[in-house]
Amino acid sequence: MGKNLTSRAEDYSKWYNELVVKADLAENSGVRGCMVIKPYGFAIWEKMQQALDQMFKDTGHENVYFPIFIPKSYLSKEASHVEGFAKECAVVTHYRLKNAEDGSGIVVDEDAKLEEELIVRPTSETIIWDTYRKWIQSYRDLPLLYNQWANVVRWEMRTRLFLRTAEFLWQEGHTAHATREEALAEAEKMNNVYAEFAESFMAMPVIKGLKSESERFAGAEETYCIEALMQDGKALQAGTSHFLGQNFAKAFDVKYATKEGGQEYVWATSWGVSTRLMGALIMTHSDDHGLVLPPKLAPTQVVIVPIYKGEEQLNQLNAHVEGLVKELRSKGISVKYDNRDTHKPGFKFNEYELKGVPLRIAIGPRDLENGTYELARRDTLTKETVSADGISDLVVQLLDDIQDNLWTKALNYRSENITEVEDYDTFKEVLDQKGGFVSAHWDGTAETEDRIKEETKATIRCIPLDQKLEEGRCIYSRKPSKGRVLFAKAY
RNA sequence: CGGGGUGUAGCGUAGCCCGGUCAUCGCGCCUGCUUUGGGAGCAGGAGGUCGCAGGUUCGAAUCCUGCCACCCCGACCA
Repeated sequence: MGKNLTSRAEDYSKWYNELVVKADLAENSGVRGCMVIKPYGFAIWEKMQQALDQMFKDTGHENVYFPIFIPKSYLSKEASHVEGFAKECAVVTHYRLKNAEDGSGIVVDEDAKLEEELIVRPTSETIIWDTYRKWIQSYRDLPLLYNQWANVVRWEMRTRLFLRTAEFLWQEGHTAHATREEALAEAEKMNNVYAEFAESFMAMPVIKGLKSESERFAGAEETYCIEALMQDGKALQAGTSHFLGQNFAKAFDVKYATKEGGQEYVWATSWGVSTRLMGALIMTHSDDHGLVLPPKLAPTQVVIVPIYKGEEQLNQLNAHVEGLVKELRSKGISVKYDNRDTHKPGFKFNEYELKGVPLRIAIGPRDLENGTYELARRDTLTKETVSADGISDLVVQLLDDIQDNLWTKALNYRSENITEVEDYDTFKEVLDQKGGFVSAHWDGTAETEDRIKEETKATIRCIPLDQKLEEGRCIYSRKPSKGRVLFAKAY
């Protein structure tokens, strides 16, 4: 992908990771790698939320909300969980400030030290399972299928806008089941929901797979994931769904009475996607002109720009466009009519390209006279003059086309960037020269995985669920292998 | 926390090596007129404790010391 932004565009946007245009969606607030999400960026997140939330409800889930503060002792109940998160927790130790005695300003009041420190949640398994203990007594209480939309904090040493901010927004689903099979099926089901969302809403192809043991979530027995490929050839973990076994049930003593009258620990899952998906969306579709949004997630699907000289013409257009807006909205299309008199049409054209609005309709005196509109597509950057008759059907059609086109483009790109290799030299060469996913045999040991990571920076992104089963030899150890896994350099 | 870099107007920057009409330029902003089918033109204007605190000096954006913040590379990670 090129770097031929015009100097004009440079004024409005910035290269993000030398890859895509920042498009003014967010900025670092400077508070430890936190980000301020601006209105347009947040509108995209809201579209994602809506779609995901509906999918969760369609699969039988309900929303709940748990506290942001977790007593330190909770976090330490599940051994591998605390090990995974301990190094990146923000801790609340005091509950009061006071004026310094020497008048130098406000200081922490040491008298207001908390008996037990509170952790700002990095994820909510512990506090939720502490509560589930009270909610679950019998098999009749199961399953519990709950989700929460929340913010979490992970004190990462290095942050990256959208992809790894210290605080991020996400949803986390936490379910409890009577049987191992049911929980495992839930974990896989929710991973499928994520894949479905990524592909049909974000137009972003993903590979469904399982994490290797070393990449697994802290406290999970199995981690399902969806892995996407960005335009720079790096992989991005876009969502994860964990089968937690009975780890949390045992740590928090969550048992239920079975039909037979016995006591059993319950089986658990947790699953989440975050504002990282916005990064994924940007890095999948954007081009040198800015964002490119799939119509299904675009806060504004169609923008209408009037072209006029003088107030009289504008009034004429305003009256005309009123009908057009109504007609489009009646088809469920989100429309913005931008008749600001403070900016010229050319300025607006570029502004909405930068924002990734899928379709633009321009209308001026010429069109009024001829009964036409000028229609411009964001994905192909093409323009055509069309008849005003049947415009709303055409727009519906084009929005579908754009969604499909983005999907096809992304899918082709990914297909071209999955490379099968047989030996380690080729493996390294492909990683360096081409990037993307490298499909290779692996002996299944963490040791080999670590070595490869150390030597090439590539990690096993996943063991694909549709893994090609074939006899082969591990590219690193030459030991026998039963199937290929996907390696890549990742964000 | 290790290694490197940068802090100058809302944003992006020049100047720093060699201290002295040096606070530069572009975008943005404001006013007026002309413009409006691809980021308008001309004219005028506003906006700065040069990251913070000390020090050296007749004099510091510039040199020295300390601190802070941010960025990049590692370790860590949705």
